[in-house]
Amino acid sequence: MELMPKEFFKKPPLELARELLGCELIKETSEGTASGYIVETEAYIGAVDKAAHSYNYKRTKRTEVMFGEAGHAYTYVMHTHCLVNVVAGEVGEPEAILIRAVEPLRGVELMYERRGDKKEKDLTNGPGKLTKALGIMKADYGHPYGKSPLYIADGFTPEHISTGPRVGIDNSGEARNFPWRFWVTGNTFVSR
DNA sequence: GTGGGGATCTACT
DNA sequence: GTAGATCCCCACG
Repeated sequence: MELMPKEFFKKPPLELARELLGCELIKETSEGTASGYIVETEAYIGAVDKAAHSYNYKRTKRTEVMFGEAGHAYTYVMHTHCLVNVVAGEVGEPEAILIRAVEPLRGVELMYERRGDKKEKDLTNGPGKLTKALGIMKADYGHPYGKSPLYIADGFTPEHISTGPRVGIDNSGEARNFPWRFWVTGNTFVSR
């Protein structure tokens, strides 16, 4: 296993969203280590994207980390769940990649403990599910990947990648049709 | 201090 | 397919 260098994240979001597919996402906690291969992502580009929290360069305490350096974690609490993103692009451009699904790799027992006795494919096939399975939480906000309990490492190279419109952003006008969702073609753990 | 909205999940019909 | 759970953050007064 090899950690992705800082430079890896510093590229346009649509490019990074593709290249994150197949990478390993790792979280260490006091309970142990859990990880999975990233198999589904979505890009959010604040400058032009009505569906992004940072639309029109909206700057709040919450979106602040997206204006900073690529490769940091943007976590966000939604209802009773936590979602995890990777900050992309240049400093000053509020862009991030949402991780929507992973394929369980290490610490599968720990994931069952956290998620309950479910079928394996239900452990991590959604953005709120994978954060619970891996133990990612709001406290991970703003941490750089690779220097904290959060890591992104190389994994496998997907044979085929599919693209399509994003999920769960019905109320965002034109932006809802942007084909900014990427997934590993045929992978069982893709959310839908 | 309060009200409403949101990048979801689960269970039930 | 649809409703309800249930929580943080922002906007407004």
